[in-house]
Amino acid sequence: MLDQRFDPKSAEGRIYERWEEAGCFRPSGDTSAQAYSVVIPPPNVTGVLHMGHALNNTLQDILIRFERMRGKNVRWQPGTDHAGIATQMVVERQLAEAGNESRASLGREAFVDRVWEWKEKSGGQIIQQLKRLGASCDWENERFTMGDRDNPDDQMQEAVRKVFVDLYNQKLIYRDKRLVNWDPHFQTAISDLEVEQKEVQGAFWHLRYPLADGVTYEHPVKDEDGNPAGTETRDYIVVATTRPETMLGDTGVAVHPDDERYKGLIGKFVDLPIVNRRIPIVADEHADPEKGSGAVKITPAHDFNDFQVGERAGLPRLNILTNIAAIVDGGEADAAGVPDAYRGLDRYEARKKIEEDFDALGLLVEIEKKKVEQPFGDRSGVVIEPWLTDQWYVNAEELAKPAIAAVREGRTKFVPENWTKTYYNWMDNIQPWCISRQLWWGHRIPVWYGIDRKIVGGEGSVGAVGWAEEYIDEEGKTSTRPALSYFVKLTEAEAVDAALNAAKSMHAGFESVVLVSSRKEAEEIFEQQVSKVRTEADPTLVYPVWQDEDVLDTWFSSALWPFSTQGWPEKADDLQTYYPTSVLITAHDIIFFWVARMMMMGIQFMDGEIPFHDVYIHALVLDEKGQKMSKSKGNAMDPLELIDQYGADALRFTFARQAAQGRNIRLSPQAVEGYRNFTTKLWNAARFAEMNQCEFGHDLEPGDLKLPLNRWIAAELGKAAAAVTTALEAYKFNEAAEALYQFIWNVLCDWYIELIKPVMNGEDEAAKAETRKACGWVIDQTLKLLHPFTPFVTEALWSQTEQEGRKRPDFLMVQDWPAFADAWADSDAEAELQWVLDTVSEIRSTRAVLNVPAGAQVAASLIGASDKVKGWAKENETPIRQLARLSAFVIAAEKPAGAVTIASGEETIALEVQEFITLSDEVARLDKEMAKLSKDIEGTEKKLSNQNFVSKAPPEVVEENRERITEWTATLAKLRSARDQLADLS
RNA sequence: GGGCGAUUAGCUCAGUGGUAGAGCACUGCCUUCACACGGCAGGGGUCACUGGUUCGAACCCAGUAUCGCCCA
Repeated sequence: MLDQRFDPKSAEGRIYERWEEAGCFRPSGDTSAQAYSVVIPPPNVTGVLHMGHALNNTLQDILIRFERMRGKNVRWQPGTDHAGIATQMVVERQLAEAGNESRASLGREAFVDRVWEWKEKSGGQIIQQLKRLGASCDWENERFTMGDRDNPDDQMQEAVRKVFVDLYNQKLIYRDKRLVNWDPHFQTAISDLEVEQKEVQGAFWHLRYPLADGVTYEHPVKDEDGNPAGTETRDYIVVATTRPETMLGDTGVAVHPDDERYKGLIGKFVDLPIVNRRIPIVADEHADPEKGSGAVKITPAHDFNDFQVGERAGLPRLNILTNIAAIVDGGEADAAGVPDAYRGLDRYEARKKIEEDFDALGLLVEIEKKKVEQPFGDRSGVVIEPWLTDQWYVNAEELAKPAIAAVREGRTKFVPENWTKTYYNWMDNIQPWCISRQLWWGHRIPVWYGIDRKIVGGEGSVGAVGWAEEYIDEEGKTSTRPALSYFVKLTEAEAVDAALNAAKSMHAGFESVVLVSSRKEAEEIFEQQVSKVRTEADPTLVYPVWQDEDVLDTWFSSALWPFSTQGWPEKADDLQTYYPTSVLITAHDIIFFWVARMMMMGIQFMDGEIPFHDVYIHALVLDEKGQKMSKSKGNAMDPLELIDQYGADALRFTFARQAAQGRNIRLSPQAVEGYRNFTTKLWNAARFAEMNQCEFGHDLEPGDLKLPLNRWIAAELGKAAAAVTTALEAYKFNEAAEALYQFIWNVLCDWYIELIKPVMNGEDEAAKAETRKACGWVIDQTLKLLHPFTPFVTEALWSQTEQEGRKRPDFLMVQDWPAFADAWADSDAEAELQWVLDTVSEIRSTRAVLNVPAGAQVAASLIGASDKVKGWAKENETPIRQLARLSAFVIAAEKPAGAVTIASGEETIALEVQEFITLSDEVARLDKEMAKLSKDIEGTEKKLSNQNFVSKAPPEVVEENRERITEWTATLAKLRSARDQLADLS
């Protein structure tokens, strides 16, 4: 006997373990079946399950379970992402808490070891949380974007290196010196996408820059009312800036070429205050005459726009910031001409001092408070500085071309379709992708460097020649150093080989390679080799080589996820079977970061084959008020708490029910509670069936059923199954959930179970036997249909309703999806039961409106019915009497005197309720119904009298309207006559 | 500035051309032998606004307003 309720807390964990132990999550491996594969968006290894994950994985699991039951060879590929910055941050914080140890004091190798230890011990708790949600991932094939620590040949790592090396060889990866978004907190470059533009309270500092060489000009001025009031002579130009400290690096002032005010100043110079640098006034369209004074200071080394202006105007680039966003000191400060007083100041201290000094010099015009957009690091939360550095870049523009084409050609489809626009919009304007990160946790860049110098000459004149590059040395002087050779290889051994070959071609004496840790060390060793050549007749030389210290952007490895997880670069069977994947399910905020990059990498490395056929973009989960959930706002709901409270099934069903395409989800605990009630309702339906000896676990042919009642519920089940199937195939989770909810609650429970009660309590043994079979079978099929949505409660019911002599297969989750529908339709049974339902509803409604006591048994008679309806009435007399609380339901020729009538087309139902009702209630009831009918009739008649409608609308629509009128008119006539009789009475 | 989306019952939202819907909330009745996490019945809407297309518009088109998200 089933308990009165399902207890998710005690049942869910047990059920999940049983599934896992039985291997239910493994792909069937049946290669004759269609493959269905999905890769999980790998959560950060540091992550904990939030609502976004819960929604995302619920939707994936629904599809996965659905397709598994449909017999496909299903793989749901799970795993986690190593999340470079986030993970490094977690471990660094731990070190600090534990004993004030820093990453630097620990050293790179030891630190990376610590991160691995952390990962083994506490990483990936989100995986356990996904299991609580019911996610049926193929856990035995779990992957990590960093691969396996202890396996140097690890395939996940190999994949990353191979992609890098191949792209480098194809010239799609290159090294470049550009402005990057520099995060002064983590001291690393980050990509455009990791920068959040936020509007904050800031200011515009309006500064006077004195004109050089005694130049003056006439500047238009306005009076107090803002009207033009002639001009004044100025010997300065006003610039406005949100970052005054950057003036230390200014190398120009730009004005718009068409700006009449400044036309005469173009080509003149400004004496930059404080640093006393003479810088030119240049014409550039970047300067906006409408904004501020119309003149902008140009700091090419610290602003993306200024960088371009500087490039166009040939302005020098002076770096004035360090990697922690302080003002440079020492040689670099000398090089940039930074006055002593500013050296080493934090950027904000410098800002304050600039302000004070300008003020003291009488050059501060005003500080205009206003909201300004500022770039923040999405992880660090600090203000990002554009900074000039050498980094590795992917030529994204080139890789984007086939990725754009794949969507244009429909090989990959976005659902909902409007996201394609977002995708194109970004892809069409894609910028070079900076992939190097100055972090320790991540895939080390597989590039080794050597010194590119040939050792030449005979005795006495020995030296090294070759390309050189200019750089600013530690003293701040511009000097030169040898250029580098790049050895971009899959392994260190290959790099060493290549380096040795290169070295030999520079001098025959090179016989081995030594790995060193830095360029400086290498240059020293190289010099020693040169002197060795000078002093020894036949020297044995070693060639120093060092590996790039940086790691790759985490998204670089995530971009390979659809194929790296399936065994690439080996030509694995899995790759053959499960690539391309069927669908990617994710939220829109990750289209650029991840979806676009997977498209690019997938197509590039899988012979042009796309990584996924469909991309389903789901909603964001917001709180009840429609706000984004966030820890800082304190409005975040914890999915695990909701699961504890209401069960995973309730949360899952809530998501499904609300996951309408293109709309966000506002989640409230109240909604979850409502769907928990739904699972309880289903549970109790099964409990009822069990108490009535219904038979579970058998097959049944609906066509063999005799009772219209049973034939009808089979037809309704078929309709529900078709609706669920169609909806899921189209990713319309809400429609699928809606169809199930309606069927289970409003059809199965509200009507079918109520209707079979009289049968179960009756004397007709044959009818009872058939109904027991039918009811058990219908519930079995319902469990299957509902299983992808609420796997735990359905699995629990499946096992707990097993009966003696009818052993069920072990698990519901691997049963066949009910594939049927039309074959079970039965128009006769459906018409009959529809009539029963309508009749009961009308009687109930009339009773309630007339305030007939709920418990009163009243007599009813059916008048004017066709033979067919009379048959239905006889057939269903008992259930109608019970459901409508009638003492009798008879067929009569005439209305019993004083009875109240319910008019429905040709038929009339007379209720003998005189003793309970008041005349005014009945008058009100009839008047209200008549008013509604009259209005409906009038509207429809108007429509039908319109010649255009009759001639242009489809005939079936016209016919439908005509039928409506006929029926309503008949009903209205009967109501009128009832009303007339009442009037007689009163 | 560009793009996307929303505006339907008190609330949250379905509804892509043919009689306006659901859940929750609300009101009345019901300790009916599966379920009070329940049953029965009911009230409640100028489908943001203005035009247009159409026999017919919540739905298609144009514009307006308000709100939200993304990008620059």
